[in-house]
Amino acid sequence: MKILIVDDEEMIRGVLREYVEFEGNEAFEAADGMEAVRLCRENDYDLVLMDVMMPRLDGFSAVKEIKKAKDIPVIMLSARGEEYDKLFAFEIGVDDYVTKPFSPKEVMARINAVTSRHRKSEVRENKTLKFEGLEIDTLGRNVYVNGEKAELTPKEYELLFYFVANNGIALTREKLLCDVWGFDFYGDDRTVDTHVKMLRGNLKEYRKFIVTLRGLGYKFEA
Amino acid sequence: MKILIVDDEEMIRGVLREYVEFEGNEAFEAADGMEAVRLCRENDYDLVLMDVMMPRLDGFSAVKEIKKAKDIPVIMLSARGEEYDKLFAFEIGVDDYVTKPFSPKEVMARINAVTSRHRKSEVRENKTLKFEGLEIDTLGRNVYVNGEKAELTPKEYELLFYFVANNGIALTREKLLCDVWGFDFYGDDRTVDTHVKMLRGNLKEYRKFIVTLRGLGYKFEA
DNA sequence: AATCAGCGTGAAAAGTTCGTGAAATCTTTG
DNA sequence: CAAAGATTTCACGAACTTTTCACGCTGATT
Repeated sequence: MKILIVDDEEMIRGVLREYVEFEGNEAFEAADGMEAVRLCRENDYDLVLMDVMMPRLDGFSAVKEIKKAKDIPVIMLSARGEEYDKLFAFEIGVDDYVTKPFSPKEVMARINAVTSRHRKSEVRENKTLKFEGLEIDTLGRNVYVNGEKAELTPKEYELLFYFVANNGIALTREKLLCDVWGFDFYGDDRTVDTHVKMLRGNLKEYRKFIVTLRGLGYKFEA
Repeated sequence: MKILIVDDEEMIRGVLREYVEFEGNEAFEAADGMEAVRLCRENDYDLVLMDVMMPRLDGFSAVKEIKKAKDIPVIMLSARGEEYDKLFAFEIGVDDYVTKPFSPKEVMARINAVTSRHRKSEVRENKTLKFEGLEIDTLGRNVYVNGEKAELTPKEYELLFYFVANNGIALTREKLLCDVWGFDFYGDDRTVDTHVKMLRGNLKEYRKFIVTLRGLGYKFEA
């Protein structure tokens, strides 16, 4: 996992980096909010550890800015005595809140909790899922390819949604027919192929996410 | 069997070592969680006996870390009065839980139970199986060789999966044809050889896991 | 050392699966 | 009810997989 550490104190960044890397993650650093926002726009991180008090752009403003562009989980770090910020933090979409001084173990536990929770909620919640330039607005049932709306038929949308909900999992045609079409569907396996073809056509360059598994079926992999 | 004993008290390590070696196993020691994690990354143990309370890195965090890299069975040891940890322990993948003070017989019985149970569950679960740098993601049907994806054909994957599911067991060509190809396969025995050849080619240096048994067939051994 | 069954290998033949377009059927909507 | 749109079926060809087979090497046995 790629984790961005945002704090103006180099020592704190160092400590966090050590623990993040110990757990087998990749650590990146930013010294203030401005830098954090820029880096988040340019790269895909799996999590951001964000200090509140920073020069140039504070943690809250940075989070607000980042959440506008991408839905990355954020854990905020704050010094004791700033707890009144907590409610406001959750309001703007912060996923967890840790008060300094924190134990590394505590931070790592929260990181794991947040990322696993985030992964699960992503699909079920009414959030917009993003895979590079492919966006799926589950609430409005809209799909955007590089910002442009893709006109999917109902089946195409359901198929895509099912694929996304099972990201990385191999799916047989039988399983797809059973779960997307319904257990009572009596028909040709190859119906799936045709729908995959149409869906791929509509996803343009992001057709690459739908991988064919020869002899088996398909898989969404992003 | 190679068993790693993790406890900060040297006396307890000594007692456990005695039990373990008495039963004909090889014992290794670590004095804290950090050391345990490091040793587990570098070596292949068949079981870890892990104390909960330790300096530097506690037992729970160590287990979580170890389970990320390798799927080694773990038995946790805790002092009486810490039983509330039990649920959490199973959540993070601890296989059994023993409360101090324990009898040697009890510990050995649990060790045997855990290792045999573990062997069976390993394959059928939806886990990523790891054998050194060879990883098999059974959910996504991906195989990685030193982190790089190996492009296996369907039969190659099925054959590999069958081999892995029967790790350490000698398999005749007839058995392989019957179980991987299907009982109704009428064809040459030597078909197996060709597929083994291709599979070996794709596994690169891990071809070593597929052992030829002259006059018999093949065996996966990792 | 000679023999020989058993195995690894490469290449060619046979077989399978998938992507695609087009036509047929079913559903929704005006 | 007609038209438009969505879904399903199906057959073709391309791409890929599987199987067969013959040659040469290996290592066990005499």
